[in-house]
Amino acid sequence: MKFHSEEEFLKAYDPSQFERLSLTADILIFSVSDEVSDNYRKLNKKHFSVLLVKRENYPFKDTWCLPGGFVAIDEDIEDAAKRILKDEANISDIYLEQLYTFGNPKRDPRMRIVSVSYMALIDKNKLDSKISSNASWFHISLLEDDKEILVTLDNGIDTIKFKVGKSLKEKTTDRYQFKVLENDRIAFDHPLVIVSGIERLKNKIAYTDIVFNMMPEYFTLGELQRVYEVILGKKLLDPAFRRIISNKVEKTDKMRTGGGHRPSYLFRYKTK
Amino acid sequence: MKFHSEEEFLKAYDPSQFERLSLTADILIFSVSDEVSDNYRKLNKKHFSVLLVKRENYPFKDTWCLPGGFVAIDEDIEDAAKRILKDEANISDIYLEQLYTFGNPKRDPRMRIVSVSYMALIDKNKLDSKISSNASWFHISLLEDDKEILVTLDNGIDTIKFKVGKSLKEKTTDRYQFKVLENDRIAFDHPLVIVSGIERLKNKIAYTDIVFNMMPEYFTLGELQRVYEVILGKKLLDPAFRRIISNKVEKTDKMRTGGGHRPSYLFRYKTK
DNA sequence: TGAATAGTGTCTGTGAGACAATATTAT
DNA sequence: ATAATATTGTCTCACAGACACTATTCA
Repeated sequence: MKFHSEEEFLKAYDPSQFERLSLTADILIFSVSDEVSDNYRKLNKKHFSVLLVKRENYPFKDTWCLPGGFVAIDEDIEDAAKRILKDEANISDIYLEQLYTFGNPKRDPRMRIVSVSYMALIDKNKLDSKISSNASWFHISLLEDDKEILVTLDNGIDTIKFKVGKSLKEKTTDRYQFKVLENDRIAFDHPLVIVSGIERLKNKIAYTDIVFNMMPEYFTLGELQRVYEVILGKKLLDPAFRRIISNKVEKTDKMRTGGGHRPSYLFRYKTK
Repeated sequence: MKFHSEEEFLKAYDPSQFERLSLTADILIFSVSDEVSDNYRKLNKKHFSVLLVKRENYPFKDTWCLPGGFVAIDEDIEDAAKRILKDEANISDIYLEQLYTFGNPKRDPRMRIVSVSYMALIDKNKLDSKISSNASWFHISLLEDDKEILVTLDNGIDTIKFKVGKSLKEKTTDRYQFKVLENDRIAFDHPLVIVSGIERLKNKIAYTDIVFNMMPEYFTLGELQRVYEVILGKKLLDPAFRRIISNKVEKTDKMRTGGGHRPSYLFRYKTK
């Protein structure tokens, strides 16, 4: 069949000639939450956290998964992600970044479903806790070596562990090929999405200002430092941290008082 | 309807209940090519290049686009990308990295087609020039400021220009929102894919060893430096470049001779 | 010999790592 | 007074930018 114009071609086009598939948007929502301290002198401990949803239907009934849903046929993928954020967690206007597209043909037992994953960051204090009843924040702990990552997720009631193997994809970059080794509580291939997101965040926190998406408007440098530390999983030296961060924040005349120790100035993110 | 087991649920599952869409894999193949010099003393000029394919069918008949194709219903997306590389350019075993998933509902006039884009890097000398007859390498020139990127592509016969607007997505990272401003020779939203890929490569070349995927096994430091320069679009200082690169390469006892100037040692990529 | 590229030496300033020291609060 | 955190000072070392200098080849 021969066409003489684009219009003519489109008119005759039959969309059913290729087998089609379903697309979902799945969202890793990260935040840092406070654990209230019992010692009046000590600061609240901070935890790196992810929001998971309990599955109430098959497949993977009663396991946990990332908030997500199908992308409508006439809906932009990022718009779908925003809609899901609104529906599942009543969140809007937060940091949202496309992470990776997972498309293993067997990743969903129902049929071929390709998942476009997103990473979202939020200051947990801004959440009016209107997250849906089947959603819950889990503290993230990592135990990592060259070959494996052991992830422990804890929401205060339930503790979930899974293990992911990692190997370098090739030798010129630090991209890893992940593989689920142990898991029975997280649905689909979401363990892979979680570790990919954690890696991405750990990298980006070092060379961008991304961390300020998880901070309230006013914060102390100690609080900011502890957010870095809990995400990077290591202690930082105070003077070095302050030097590096100093040109990203501006001091205000407000102070945080009340702890059994020297009060600290509140700072604010300074856009360049 | 209530199910009592995962098996039972899957057996009853009807895949047709959601509207489905088509998925393509599109590949940005970058390389650096030599332009033979007429002055016996001077080195060959290097050009940053991308492989494009002429569309022989509607839609966008007679324009150029990235090599790509539909992902089969039971095919992994990256496998599809590899299959396309093999079919269109007879290339295998090269650097391949998922770039971004483009899913604007109107990006294809036929129907809803979501595109997962990949970036591939190759040493052009390794190509046995068995690229398909409708494919062609285009030299890339960039003219960039805060707001816009003007891209000029030249394959020796044909010159293509397009302009893309850029604006920061948000203030904490350097992620840009791109928008096609002028274009009539590149199909679909592929101008966006091209500029996204160039940005990614420019970034990654600075903090990874990714560049060695575009180099032959043996090369001089001058050649390597000129590859960096042509991708970054700026001159580098020799001593600084040599210092930075020195722990990534190893000197061999081979030499490149024949130019009207001091011969240089050949080096090789050194894996850590 | 001269054009062109290859390769080294060195000065300077920036900035991170490390550790020490001082400051300030609530109980 | 003391525990705990806040904040600053300073020494050292690694390294990038800048520029000058030497080395080597072929027509």
